Amino acid sequence: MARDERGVTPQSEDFSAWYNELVFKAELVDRGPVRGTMVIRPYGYRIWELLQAGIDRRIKETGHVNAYFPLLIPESYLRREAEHVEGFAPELAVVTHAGGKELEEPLIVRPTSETVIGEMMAKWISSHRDLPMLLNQWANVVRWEMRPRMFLRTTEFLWQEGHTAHVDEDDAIRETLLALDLYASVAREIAAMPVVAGEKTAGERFPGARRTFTVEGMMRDGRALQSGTSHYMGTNFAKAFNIQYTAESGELEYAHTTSWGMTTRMLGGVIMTHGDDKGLVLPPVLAPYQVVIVPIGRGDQAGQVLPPAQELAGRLQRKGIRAHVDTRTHLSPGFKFNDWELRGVPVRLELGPRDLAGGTTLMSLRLGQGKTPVSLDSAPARLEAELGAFQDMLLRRATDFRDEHTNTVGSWGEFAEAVKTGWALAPHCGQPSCEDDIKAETSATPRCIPLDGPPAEGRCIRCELPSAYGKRLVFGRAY
RNA sequence: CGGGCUGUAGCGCAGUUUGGGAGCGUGCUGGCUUUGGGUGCCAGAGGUCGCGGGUUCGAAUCCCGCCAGCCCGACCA
Repeated sequence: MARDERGVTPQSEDFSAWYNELVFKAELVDRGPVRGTMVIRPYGYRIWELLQAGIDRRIKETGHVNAYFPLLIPESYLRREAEHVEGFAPELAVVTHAGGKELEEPLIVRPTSETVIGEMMAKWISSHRDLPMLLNQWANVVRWEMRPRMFLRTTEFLWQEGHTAHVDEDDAIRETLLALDLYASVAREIAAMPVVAGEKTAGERFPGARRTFTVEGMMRDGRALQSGTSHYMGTNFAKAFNIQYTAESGELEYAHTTSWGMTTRMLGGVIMTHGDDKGLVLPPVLAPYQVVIVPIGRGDQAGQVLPPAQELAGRLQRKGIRAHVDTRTHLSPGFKFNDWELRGVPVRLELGPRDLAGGTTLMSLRLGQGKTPVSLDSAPARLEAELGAFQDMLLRRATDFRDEHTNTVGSWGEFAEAVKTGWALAPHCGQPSCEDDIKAETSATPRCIPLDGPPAEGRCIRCELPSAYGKRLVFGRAY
């Protein structure tokens, strides 16, 4: 069928137009009245809830507890950690008036909560027996962004921020890496995104952090998306907020803190990792509807098809499958097929008189071609298996895509070519100015120093000074 | 914040050059018809022309300011 305004611009024609149209047409979001703000609509919010549930479960399984800290932060708190203020100053929203008058001290709408949480930790921690302190909060934060994009960079976004305090560096680093691993497993097992876990170079570090780690995913246009970050703060915040404890030795020591976050940006990652020209493709774990049943009836038969469709949905639901019957009577089946494909539903079942007569239903997979008859009796077990296979297939497909678009490069020419369509694995000298040159010429940046990258010496791909990291870095253009 | 483009019915757009009637497609409502890949016909509702100011007898149209969106840069989860 010729492209019309009911579909989306094909990815190959204009990837960002595809994305921008899709988030609205799939009814994931709408625009808020304030620049860069986003209304997350029920269909989009359900996906977030499912992602949230998976993250929250893992956070709790690893011994963390949830709490909630206030939205408004005294400006003076931010000033206490020099790099932190400097890093966030340009993107802060500040409340100067309240209660009908100007405030004596302006209040910051939190861009992140290190400072308030640090202040409270100082109050709650006094002995090594109070450590580690493993906190997490689910919250909204505000960062005034120059170029907003739905999910990827919005002025206000939702996230989870873990904040922990530890007796020493070893324990804090262990925590930092544990959170990173948690994010990698969330990305792979829930979102079916094959991320690369690694450390950021100095230039890409979080303001105030000693070390920053990241999981990076590859989108279908070859660009990288930072999908979760974990920071080791050293004693920077402990010193700024006086988080001290008495050690077994009786000495007063500063705690070592960490923080880590995963955000609604992840949904942008899901869209751009799996979506195609027909629209969204949702991993079953995150799909609000895993199976949609389209009843097909002609005239009087419409009424006869509905009860068996509902009955089938009920049997699927009892199996734990999120099944939905599309009961809209004013729309043709063809319209519904396209509609649910746009919205990324993994499996569609058609149920009409012909199927009922044979005791079957016609199954179509979101990325498959053709339709397969499935007996109604075996449907719950069959669909459970199909959904599992679909989830696995998405991860495999995304991994293959990522690998096909990742090149180990041996020259600057190869590097420049590689980052046009994907990632380049290359040695680097570690000089910030050299990173800048690379960015200026190719718009690629070091995404991370992969944790499991094999040792590799050699010379910087750009300036030929000796490699600073002992292994190759992942370079790519990023969101 | 710099450069370029845009804002007219829910959505997509024409009309703006050369000032005077607010239109088209789709969607929406009602009815009939249809339903296995975006049904067809008939009737109908729906717009402060992004917001504010100015010029004019008269502004969607000309001028100034602001807001929002898209693309390209600097910032970022």
